[in-house]
Amino acid sequence: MENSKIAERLEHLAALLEFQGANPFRLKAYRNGADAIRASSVSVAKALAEQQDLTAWAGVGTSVAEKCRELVNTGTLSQIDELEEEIPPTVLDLLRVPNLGPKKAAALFKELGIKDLSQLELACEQQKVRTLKGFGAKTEQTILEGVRIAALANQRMRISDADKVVRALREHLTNFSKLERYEFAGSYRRGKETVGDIDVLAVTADPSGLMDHFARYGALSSILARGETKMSIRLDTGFQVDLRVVPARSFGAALQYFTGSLTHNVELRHRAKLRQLKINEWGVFRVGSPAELVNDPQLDGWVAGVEESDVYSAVDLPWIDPKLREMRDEFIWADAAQLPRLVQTSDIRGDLHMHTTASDGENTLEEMVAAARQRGLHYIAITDHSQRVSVAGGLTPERLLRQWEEIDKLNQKLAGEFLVLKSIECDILEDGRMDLPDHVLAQADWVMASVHFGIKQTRDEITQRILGAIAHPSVSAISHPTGRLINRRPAYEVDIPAVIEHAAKHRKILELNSSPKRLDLDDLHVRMARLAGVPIVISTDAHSVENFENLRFGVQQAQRGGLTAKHVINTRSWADIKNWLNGEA
DNA sequence: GCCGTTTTCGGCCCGACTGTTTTCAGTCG
Repeated sequence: MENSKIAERLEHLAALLEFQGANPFRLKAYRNGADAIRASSVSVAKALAEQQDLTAWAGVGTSVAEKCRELVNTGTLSQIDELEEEIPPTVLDLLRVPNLGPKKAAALFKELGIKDLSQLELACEQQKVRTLKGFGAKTEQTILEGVRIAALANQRMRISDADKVVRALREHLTNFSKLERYEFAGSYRRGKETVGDIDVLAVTADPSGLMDHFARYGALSSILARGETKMSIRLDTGFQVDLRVVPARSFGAALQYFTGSLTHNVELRHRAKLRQLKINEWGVFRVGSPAELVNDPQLDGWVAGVEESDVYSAVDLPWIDPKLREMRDEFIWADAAQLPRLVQTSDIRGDLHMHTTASDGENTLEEMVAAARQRGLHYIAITDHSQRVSVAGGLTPERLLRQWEEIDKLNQKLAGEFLVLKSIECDILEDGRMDLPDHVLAQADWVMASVHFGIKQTRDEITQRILGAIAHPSVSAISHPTGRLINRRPAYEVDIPAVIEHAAKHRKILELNSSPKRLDLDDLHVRMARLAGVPIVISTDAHSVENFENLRFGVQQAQRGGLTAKHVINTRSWADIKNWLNGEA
């Protein structure tokens, strides 16, 4: 069983126990354990087979280790089976309703026998919900609206969609003249591949004026809450935006606080406590007896909070890039004064995955070259599809060789000022063979190998296909290695740790595909590749000149995996990449 | 359930907002 599956089961167990009203710290322990297992580059199954002690892992104690053992040995958890006899799985859907947590959901299930969203909707309409203790007419109405939202979409939006919302909101907010300072926080700022809601922080002398202005935002559908410092709205797309107004001296603290992640903040606050300090969204405060506070020049003990970096330095840490704030490596690096200089978009010198009108791209070879040069790139690879992808106009060997002749001529014209590589995105066929003959592939400068078909095959079959492609002498890199489409299609069954290990052995490269629909490999797999010493190529998979813009999403994902320019192969010159592939330096 | 530079027991981040409440529980982030 894969680590991700084990983590998912532990989280499911926590959800069931939460519904039962279990000790919240016990739930946290299971969820922490799930996080640790998901982020680990060591396979739990392998570790157990080698008699390793899982409790040596941070966040894994005797209970979680025992559950791992049971999952790996039997494929199930008896505790989950037992709980599911009492709690039908559909009941957990109730927790997706906004403002409906475990306590209220449990009351609805126990008192009214409500098992799913449709029964909940009916009970609200029949005004049965308001009869329960702790519920009223208003709560009933809120739940009814919430049911429709939960049924409509419980999806996190892709980072590219969040980016559009943020751009529009920036424009709206900056029209408010008394806005002194603002910033977007949350998972958007951490550059996560999907974003649940949008958080914006602001400093202004006129909070209620700003809230009034916020309420006039064009795409607003309803106001969910409005207090003195916090206002929440829902957009017509269903997404929620939270605005928080903070004093100037709290801006940095609030930015840190609302950027998260939760586990990162817990660690930071823990460190504050060890230093007799307290961190909250209003600042860093000295903890002490009232008598001590009276003698303090700052009566409330405030010591920092204007800038985010002040909050970190109050606990003797350097500022940590938001992309790293996932409680993975960041504190270890910070403690050792070894925080990496993360790869930047400006470090990228070439793009090694793109399509033209020869297959399913919208722009011609010449147009792609012109756009790449305008962006300051030094080289590109034209990687149209191979013949198997007939719907996309995939290239036969003959058409590909003609395209390469065209590229030779173009390179002569470019006279060394820019380089176009003769390349292909070659399908790995269902039986494991490459979609083009070896003698053709051998003439390419750069070959990306991809799985597009046979994605329902077993884990072993798909993994073997990819391992075979890695071992092929002409293949340079594996593109979008898991095949997932965010919010649309899960990854095909593939053993990524085995792929990474094989790539390391055969000196091959793995792609981080920058399309916001893919972002494949994900941040955790990128991190695993880094730890295994496998280089990553960040490419756009551009199907039009506009798609070059997607590079920044790929770079963000790479940053989340802790990559520096050194880990990313296309920060180097083409000559250096070729040397690396040939086994030199 | 996990953890330990004060701890093997007693903590575990912390505050805003809402609704149903006469002082607080639940939810959220």
